[in-house]
This record gives sequence, C-alpha cells and structure tokens, in this order.
Amino acid sequence: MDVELRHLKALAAIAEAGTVTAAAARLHMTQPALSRTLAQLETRVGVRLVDRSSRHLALTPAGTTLLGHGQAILAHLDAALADTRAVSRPLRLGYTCAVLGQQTVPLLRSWRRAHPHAPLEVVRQDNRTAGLATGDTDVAVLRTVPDDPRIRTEALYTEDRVAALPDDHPLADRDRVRLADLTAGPDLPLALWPDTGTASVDLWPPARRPARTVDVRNVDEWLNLIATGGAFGVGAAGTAESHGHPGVRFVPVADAPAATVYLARPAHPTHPHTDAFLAAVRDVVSG
Amino acid sequence: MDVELRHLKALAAIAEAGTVTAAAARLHMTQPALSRTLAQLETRVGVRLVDRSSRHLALTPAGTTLLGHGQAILAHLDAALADTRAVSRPLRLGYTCAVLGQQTVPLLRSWRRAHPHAPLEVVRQDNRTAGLATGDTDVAVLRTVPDDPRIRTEALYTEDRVAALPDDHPLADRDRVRLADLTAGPDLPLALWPDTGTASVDLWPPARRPARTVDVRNVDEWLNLIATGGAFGVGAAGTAESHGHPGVRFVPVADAPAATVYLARPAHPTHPHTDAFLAAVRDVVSG
DNA sequence: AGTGACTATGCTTGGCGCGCATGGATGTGG
DNA sequence: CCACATCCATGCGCGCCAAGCATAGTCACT
Repeated sequence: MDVELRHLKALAAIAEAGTVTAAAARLHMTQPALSRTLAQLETRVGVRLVDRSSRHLALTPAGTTLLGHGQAILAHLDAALADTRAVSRPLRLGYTCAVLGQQTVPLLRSWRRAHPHAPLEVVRQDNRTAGLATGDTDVAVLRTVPDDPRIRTEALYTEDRVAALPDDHPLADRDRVRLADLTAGPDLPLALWPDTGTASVDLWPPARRPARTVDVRNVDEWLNLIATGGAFGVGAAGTAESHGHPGVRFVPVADAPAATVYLARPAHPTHPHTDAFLAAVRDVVSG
Repeated sequence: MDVELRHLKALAAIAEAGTVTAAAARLHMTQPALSRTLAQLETRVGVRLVDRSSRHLALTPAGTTLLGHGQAILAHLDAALADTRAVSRPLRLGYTCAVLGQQTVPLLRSWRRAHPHAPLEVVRQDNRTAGLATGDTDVAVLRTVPDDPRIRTEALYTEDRVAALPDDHPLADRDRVRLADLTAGPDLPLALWPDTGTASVDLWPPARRPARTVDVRNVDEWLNLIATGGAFGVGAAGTAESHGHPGVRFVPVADAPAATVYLARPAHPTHPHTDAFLAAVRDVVSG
C-alpha cells in the first residue's frame, strides 16, 4: 500500500493535461492504465483526489495539495540525481588567460589536499564567460564582468598591467614604460582580445590612441602575433607569469590603471562543490 | 531506467544497517533481492554509490550525497501524504469551556463562508490543553497557558469574571458582587476546575479565602454542582453566555482581575488549515 | 435516437522483482 | 594450514501486477 513516484507523475500529468486520456498519451501509455493508476493512488492515500466524469475533470482540495507536494518531490529527485552524478564528476574551472597567475599552483595543491576525492579540471575556454554560459565549466576566472543575469561575479584582486612587446622592439629592454611611449614609437597595431577585454583603446586619451588594432581569439594567437612582430599587447601581470613565450618581452606599464580579476559562477550551481571551491579560492588569494 | 522510491529506501536501509544482509532483514526481504536493487540503482544513476566487499561496506561520496537527498525526499513524501489526508479531514477546534462566548457563532459563520470545503469541528475536551497535547484537536481555546514547549499560545482578549451562584443563594439577585461578599455569607465550598484554572483561591487574600473547595472535571459537573446548592463558582463572562443553566445565576464580580482567553496550537501544525484558521479567529475577535 | 468524447472494468499477457539455492571472497580459530 | 563463519553476487523459476486491448457505461450536443 505504498505511494510510488509513478502515482505522483500520473497526478501531475492529469492535472496539467486536463483529461486522463490526454495525460495518458503524454505519458506514452493507454488511458485504462492511467485511469487505474489514479484510482490506485486514491485508494492508497485514502482520499478522493480528482473529481471526474465523462464531461468534467477537476482536482479536489486534497488533490491540489498532493499535486503541489508531488511536483516538489519530483523536482527534488531530479535535482538529487543531477547532484549525485555531479559529485563524482570533476569540478571544471574555466579561464581564458592566466587562470590565477602564480597563485594557481598553490590553489590546486590546497584543493587536492582538502578534497582528495573531488577532482578538479582547469580548462581554457575561449569565450567571454570562459565556458560558464555554455555549461562547459562550473566556475570561472574572468577579467571582465559579463552582462548575464545567470552569472554571479565577485572581485578577487587587482593586477598591474604589463605591455607585451616583440623582443626586438625598441622598448623591450626597458624596466617600465608609459602608455604614451607605446603609441609614440613604431606604428605597431594593438592586439585586442574581445573575449577577455583586458586591453582596450580606452586606456589612452583620444589623441594618443594606437592607429590600428588587430583582434585575436586566444592567448596563443596573441603571443604568436606579438612574437612575430605583428602587434604589441597590453595584459595583466598574471599573463606574464603564466604565459611566457620566447619572442615576447613583458614590461610593466607605469601609468595604466590596475586590472581586476573576477571569480564567476552560475546563479544556479552546476556542481555540488561550487561553494566549497569558491571558499578555497578566496582563502588562497587572501592568505 | 527510472529511479524509484524503493531504490532510495534500499540505500537508506543499507547505510543505516551497515551491511546489505542486515538491511535486507530490516526491509523484510532477502539479501539477494536487496543486493540486486542496489546494483540496479547504481546502474540507473550511473555512479557507484556503495563500496562493498565481503568484509567491508562504505558509502562513496556520491552515495552519501544521494542518501541525504533520498532521506529528505522520503520524509517529504510522508509529510505530503499526511498533509493530503488532513486536508479533507475537519479542522478540530478544542475547548473545555465556553469556546469564544458570543463570538463563537460569528466565527463559525465567517469560516464556513470563506472556506466552504474545509469543515470545522468544535469539540469539548476536558483536559488542560483541550486535546492539543493528545493530538485530539488541531487548535484550541484555553483559559491558561500550558507548560508544554510543543504548544504555542497567544492572548486573544480578556473577559470580566462572574460568580456562578445557586438561584436560591442570598447574593443571586444582586447586580454585582465583590470577592469578599462571596466568602462572607453561607459557608459554600468553591468549585474548582483543575483543567481550566479560571478560578483559584489565589483570587482572595489569604485571610478571606473560601474555607473549602470541591474539584470538578467538566462544565456539566460544575453547573450541576452549583445548581444543586453544593458549591459556588467563579468563571468568565463567556461562561455565562455559553452555558446557561436553569438553577444557576451569574453575577458580575466587581473587584476580580479580568481573565485572559488564549488561542493555542501545536508547534508542528497537525492540520494544513491551521494558520488560516488562526487568522480567521483573530479577524473575528478584533473586527 | 445518433454521435462523439471521456472514464471505468474484464480479460490476458509479459516483464520484473522476489525467494531459493549456490558460488566466490575474505577474515578467524583450532 | 584447513575448516568455518560471514557476507556479497549470480543463476533460476515463480508469482504478482501493471499495461494493453476490447468493451461497456455516461454525458452533452445535435
């Protein structure tokens, strides 16, 4: 005499479809089967749940009550299964560039120590949300705040900016440069990176902006373009630490505003360890 | 390939019992059946949930996750069924004496008008919580605050006190009396009513207290005892309105403190309409 | 009265969950 | 070192029950 999930599904389908026949079709079964399932549910609960005749169908107050609870239970079960499957799946940390710079390795180490059974994958995703918007990642490190209400961000820390120059560039051996120096010399285009937005012509006053710009799609294109002398770039300190390249020199920019690194996650977490991981990141960054 | 409640129950039993064999016994089935159910659950979820060998058994992280959700779901289902069965059951309002006096009828009328499909039963329960503590009622009107953490009370209004006198008592024709008058005349005992506590010898200063007292168990005993001249009583105004009796006269007591009427309910509601009914009571009383 | 739309019931079958018997694995005591 | 106990997994056969099919009953509308 147990109520089972099929009973709850039957009640939900009948309530939504409006007739037993239509609900049966929706559930890929015949009307007699569903009719019996409903009758069985009523005898097991001990209460009439649906007022039905050949021309009319409506839920009783008890039916409405059970429908509400039943839908919540079914939704809870779906969430539980998703959660359970996700536990044994690696947590995917997305980034487009540099992850957390030199803090990346300490983060991975402390996470593995604290959660040995919760694998972590660090994946590069070359798009504006580093894979969050597409569901390819569970958490992400971003350099800009995406305009998407389904994604929550928090500022982590700020980084000084560096110029990325070909190693034969006149300024390549300087200890530091100023923004104006970069656009005063040879007429190199500025390499822009739409998906991260770390650099922008807005860094310069209108009169001093680079004459030309070139768009790149990922960090490899960016480095190669610069190394071959096709452009110069502006990045953040973390980039220099994480993405060394033989033909590229990184020189601190003295007068550029600092860049902010953001931690981002979906409004509805896609992995059960999301919150724990965010806490670990904050811990490593502030500690 | 659906996960069913039997799977969740199986996981919960195994986790609690510590071995499949013991869990099977607890579920009144054989070990092979339960073993298969667990294996089936794992294939349907797609994740290993229990690490087991002939000498060791432990939940995996995924198993722990599903166990937590599963227990919540099972508890939710139990609550849902209880709720559903209760919806079509009358809401039982308990009282020991007078209910809400002359406000009782307006309350019943407005409730029936607002909730035509939610029947209401008004039942007398001759004990200190008017049936709440025993689960015989869902809401109650009390004259005292019970010392039970499972019962919540709120003050509703106050009533003047009246003396209940045999109709041949010397004071029976007075417009009003004072407490001292009641103990100065013939040596009648005071009828006390342990379960409601509306009257008490504490009303009088020590020197003027009634010489004798008699305990009664319900309002009928109380009225009959007084009508036959065996005692006098002290009640609240509502008692006079609700419990008229040919041999009993009610006379206002000028110098007794007012009595408070309380609305009481279980900390864990036993009927889904509990809150709506409480609101209706407050509405009638204050309106 | 005929028709169409809907639910309820009798009958039959097929799937599956259960019990029984047994085998394999592992730790324990004589 | 070998019986022994304990526990989980698997093969097999049975019985229950949920689903499909066919049909009857009900109601509103023409």
